[in-house]
This record gives sequence, structure tokens and C-alpha cells, in this order.
Amino acid sequence: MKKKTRSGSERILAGESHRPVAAPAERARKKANRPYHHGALREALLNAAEAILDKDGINGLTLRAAARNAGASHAAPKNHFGDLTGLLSELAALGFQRFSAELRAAAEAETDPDRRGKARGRAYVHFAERHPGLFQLMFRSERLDPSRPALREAMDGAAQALADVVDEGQGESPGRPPLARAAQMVAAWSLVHGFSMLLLDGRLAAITRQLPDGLGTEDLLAEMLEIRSPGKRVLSTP
Amino acid sequence: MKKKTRSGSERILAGESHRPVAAPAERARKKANRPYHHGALREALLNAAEAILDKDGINGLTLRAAARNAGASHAAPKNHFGDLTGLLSELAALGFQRFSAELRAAAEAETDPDRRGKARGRAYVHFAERHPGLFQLMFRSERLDPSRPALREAMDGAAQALADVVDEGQGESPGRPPLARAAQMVAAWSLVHGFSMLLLDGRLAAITRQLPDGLGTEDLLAEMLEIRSPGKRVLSTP
DNA sequence: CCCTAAAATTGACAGCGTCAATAATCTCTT
DNA sequence: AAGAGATTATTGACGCTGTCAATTTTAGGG
Repeated sequence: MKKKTRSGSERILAGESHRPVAAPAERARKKANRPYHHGALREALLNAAEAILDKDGINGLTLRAAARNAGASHAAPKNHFGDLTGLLSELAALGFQRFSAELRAAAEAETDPDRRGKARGRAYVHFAERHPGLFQLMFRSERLDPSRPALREAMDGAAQALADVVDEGQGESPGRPPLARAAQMVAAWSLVHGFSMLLLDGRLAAITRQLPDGLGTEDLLAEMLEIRSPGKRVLSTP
Repeated sequence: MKKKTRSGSERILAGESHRPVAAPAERARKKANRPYHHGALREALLNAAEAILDKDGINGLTLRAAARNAGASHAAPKNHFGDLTGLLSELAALGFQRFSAELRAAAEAETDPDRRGKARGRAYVHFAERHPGLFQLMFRSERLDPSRPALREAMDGAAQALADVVDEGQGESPGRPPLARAAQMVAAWSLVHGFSMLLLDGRLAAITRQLPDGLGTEDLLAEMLEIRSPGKRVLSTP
């Protein structure tokens, strides 16, 4: 069961066409003057995918749409990503890399541990605001395959970028119970993550609208980050 | 361009069949002995939809699958919900109703404001844990239509159930700036919502695994809720 | 009792993910 | 340089999906 269709040359040799007619693929390429091999289709697909993500959201991002926008045939992505989950996972991995970099950069811009923590929180939400589609994809586990090395590494990197700042802010008090440490870390993460998700889902619009004057989500976030360590931390260290 | 196909009687009168043959729909119904009109298809579809949601997650929930599991034809849902967004929105509305009820019930079981707040937080996460698919659907804005009255009302109810407890816990200090009030509210919401989302997405597994002994997510959550008001609130009230 | 409105079915269409088969090109080995 | 094999891309097909238009069946009110 190897050959079912015949090659173009076979057809010509059989005399079924008088003039040598260009094969379909060749004809299509003539129109756009594109070589058969794209050369960097993988990157082109990822770029197209992110553009679609920005414009139409995660539901508009399909394998075929990405292939179209990258100027390739509908099945071309298979070579580079296997399936849709593969493409989404690689895209999410890129997202996590950028995310980690921004978190680290924001933290390094500050020296005081308290300000570092808040800067990290603002950077977290800011990333979600600027790349809503990508951020939502990054936390849509059912569409991702964490067994992909690129994704796992990128996720680990982001988790580390998060944990670093939190740990440092808490000091390395040696006698501190592991549960308390974990809770501090998860609380900080949950706070900014929940805020980001609610914000992107439009769930905070009703609340923001009732704020005085020209106050917006930024002020709300800033005020929120003040609650847990007002000024220079008054509570804690029991 | 009104009539393209002919009715069964037309076919019979034209002499194309000698004995009156049962129409396809009638034949199919004979097999299951179901009447043409279901009677409560709307409820059956919602039940089927939730069962699919529990078993296969949100991506397995399709209009056709729901119709199949409810024993109806593939286009039957259109009469009751219009389109897929309609079905998802009505299902989410039911989810929000139950959610509100559980939040209120949990809060009413406690008298102390502090304990009330924590009970509400635990109920929030507990609901997400027991109904992961439904909870995720409820916060997947791009798949919902908030202009549907049922959904909007249910969402408003849930927001109220949330705000009530938070406001009460904070006392009605009259001079308190609106921004601080909003921030307190959003902070509490973000904390439990972020925790729920991270939990359902499996993002906390790595952290939970490193906890001592038999400690799990419940303990982590409890410890987290202690951070912001240790015992009877030490910070705040500046 | 009919007859209109509602409920349900049927059939069609385009878009999707995926697969198998094929084609074109690149690259290595000799 | 030449050819073999691997890589990259295209084509066509399949079944699934949401949605629509046309039709059929039933219920219920005048």
C-alpha cells in the first residue's frame, strides 16, 4: 500500500497531457513566488499564532488559521508542533520566558525588599494586561502539554522568579515552619494571579467604575498591595 | 425559494412508494418509544451538559454531545438556547446560583466576623474543588453572554454574597475612603479566586508536595487565610 | 375542529484537527 | 559530483463541530 497516486512525471509520460502542466503545488507557489521550503516556518507559525491570539483571543487561534497567516498549507504545522496542543505549548513557553524576564527585571529595579515585592506584583498584573490572550493561554492547563521540555523549563523558570522575590522579602528566618513559608508564597501568588484573572475576565469593571475621580485598576492594585505590609510592615514577626 | 424538498404525503401521492412507509423520525422514535416532544428537553439538556462538564471538562462540552446525551437530535438545543454560548451561559447561571447559596450558607454558620470571612473563603475554594468544570466555565467570559438576564442576575447575586461578608467583616467605619474599601474587597476576592484557579490548573501541586507530613491544600488555604488577620486582627485600624 | 405556534427533526454547509500519501528540497556520504 | 535518505511541505480525505433553512410533528387555544 505504498503508491496510490501517480507523480506528475508519471502522468506526463503516460501522455495524458499534451503540454507539461505545472503540478498544483508548483502553480500555487508561482503566485506568491515562494520556495517550497519556507526556511523558518516554525518561527513564522509562532508569530502568526501570537498575532491571532492578540486579535481574536484564544478561541480564534487554530492550526489552520496560523498556517494560513504564515503562508503555508493547512497541515504544515504538523512537522513542527505535532498537533494543536504542541503549538499552544510552545507559544505558552515563549510567554513564560518573557514573563520571567519581566518579573526579574521589575524586582531588580528595587532594593528594598518590601518595594521589590510590590514591584513584582505590579509586573505580574501588568504582563497580564498587556498580553491578555497569551497570559490566559499560559494558565489554561487543559490546552497545554507540560511534558514538553520547553514548556516545563519555562514554567519552572517563572515559578523560580516568583519564589525568589517572595522568599527574600520574608527573610530566611531559620525556625520558620515550612507551612508558613509556603502559605506566604502562595498567598502572594494567589493575590496577584486572582486579580489578573478577574481583571481580564471583566469581573472588576463594576467595582472600578464606582471608584472616585480618575482612580483606576492601577490604584486599586497599589492599595491592595499595601494591605498586607502597610509601609514597612507593622504586623507579622510575632 | 420556499420549497426545495417534498413532504412525505407528496411522495406517497406521487406513487413513489406502494405502502405508506413510516417517516424517518417516526421510525427512530419507535426504537426508543419516545414521543416527538420531549416535554422537558431544556432541563434534560442542562443535566446532560453538566454531566459532560464533570466527565470531560469544558472542551468536551459541545451542543451535539449534550443533545446526544439528552436523547435529542443534534439541532434540538437551538430552540431552547439559541447557540452554544446560550447553553453555556444558562449552565453558568445555575452554577452561580448554587455558588451564592453555598457562600451564604457558609457565612451564616458563623457569627464572629473574622470566622465568617474565613468560612466564606473556604466555601469559595471548596466549590471550585468539587465542581472544577463548572467553576472554570463560570469564569470563562469569552464563552459566556452576560447580556442574558439569567446569567447577569446570577452573577450579581454571587457578587453580592461576596461583598456582604467582606463589608461586614470590615465594619462600616464611615470615614473610610472608598478606595480602601474596594481594595479590601478585591483583595479578599482575588486571594481566594487566585488560589482556586491555581489549584484547578495544577499549579500548586509542586508546592503542596513539599509540605510536611500529611498536610494538604486545605491546611495551606487555612494558613493563608490566617495571614491577613492573625487571630483577632492585629494590624489595620491605623 | 381547525389552525396557528411551538418543539423537534432532517439535511446541508463550512471550518476545524488530524492522518496518510505524496512531492519537493536539503544534506550527507562516498 | 551523484545519489540516497532524511526533512519539510502539500494534497486530499475523514469525522467532528456549530449553525442555518426547511420540514414535520405535536400541543393548545379560538
